[in-house]
Amino acid sequence: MTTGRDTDTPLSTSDLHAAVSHCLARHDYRYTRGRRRLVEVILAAGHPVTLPDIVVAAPGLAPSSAYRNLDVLERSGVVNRITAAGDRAYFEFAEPLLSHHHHLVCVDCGSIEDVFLDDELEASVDQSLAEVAGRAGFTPLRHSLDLHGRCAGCGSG
Amino acid sequence: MTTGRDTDTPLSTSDLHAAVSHCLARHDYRYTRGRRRLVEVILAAGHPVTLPDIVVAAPGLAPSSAYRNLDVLERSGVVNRITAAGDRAYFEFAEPLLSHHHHLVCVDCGSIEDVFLDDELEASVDQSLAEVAGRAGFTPLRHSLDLHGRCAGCGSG
DNA sequence: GATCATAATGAGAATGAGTATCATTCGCAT
DNA sequence: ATGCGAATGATACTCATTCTCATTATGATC
Repeated sequence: MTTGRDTDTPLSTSDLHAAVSHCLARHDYRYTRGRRRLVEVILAAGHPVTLPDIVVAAPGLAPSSAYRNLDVLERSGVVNRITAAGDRAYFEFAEPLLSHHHHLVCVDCGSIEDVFLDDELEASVDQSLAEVAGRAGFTPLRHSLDLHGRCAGCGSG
Repeated sequence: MTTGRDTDTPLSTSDLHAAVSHCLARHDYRYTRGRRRLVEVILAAGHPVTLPDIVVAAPGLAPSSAYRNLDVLERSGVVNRITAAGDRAYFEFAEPLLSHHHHLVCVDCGSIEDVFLDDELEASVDQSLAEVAGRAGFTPLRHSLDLHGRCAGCGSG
């Protein structure tokens, strides 16, 4: 069930760029300056980011190009698009660049943080989902498990 | 952790309308004809529906009113808005009108079906999520667990 | 049952995230 | 250096959703 690199060892920045470059090359895309800046912003953020987040962090990046390149990166398997919060998309590194994880989604401010669950539970979830999927003739690709609530900053009120 | 009615017994249509009416009344909303038609369409569909689905099933319903009333129903705890597929919202009955469940989301056609997992697994998931949430100072409200893949109609190709 | 205050409706305008267009510029191969 | 296809970015556009506001329905009070 593993796909590629050892996800327990974090990638160095240069390894990350090499991996991204490889993903893009496999799809006949070039690793241009704009795409490199996107990768750097997402890496620096450390959590899923929106397009406004990206433009603030990298002034001068044209929104239209950023959207187009996020799409290219998504098609190449470099980033994931998260549509679980509000009406704006969030972007983060895809597996295996970032190991399998889930999200804490704040219903107030919309912020998203990553959380990692233990492998045993993941296996149980995958197995149960595979069962119900099989019963429905559904071919599973991936699952998403998000916890919605209020982040530390927004309090419990 | 239960909130209200016994979710193992499906609601009759008249009980559903009574429950919806009660939810609305608690928030000083009226159960008008347009809102009743929304409830009937969602009930008849048997799976999450989009606004176009609703308008097709109930011609004459004004889209602007349907959107506004779906919002009212959501605020009253009658329906849930699902934003896990594409750029269009899906609506379904909220708990406890519909018992706790998850979704099979087709990445091709966007259709969404409900699936029910066994309580033991749900408890494990809740517990694990509560742990990581607590560690992050996050106050949990609910979780969503969706399986993305290809539905029977769209095949595995 | 008439009246009144308030809530709900619906047609159309407005908003805004995301996408398409296209002339210009860039990057790699020769 | 040169040429060609890919990439860029400013702008126009799409389209789901929300807002506006004049009209209509509803429920309470007399």
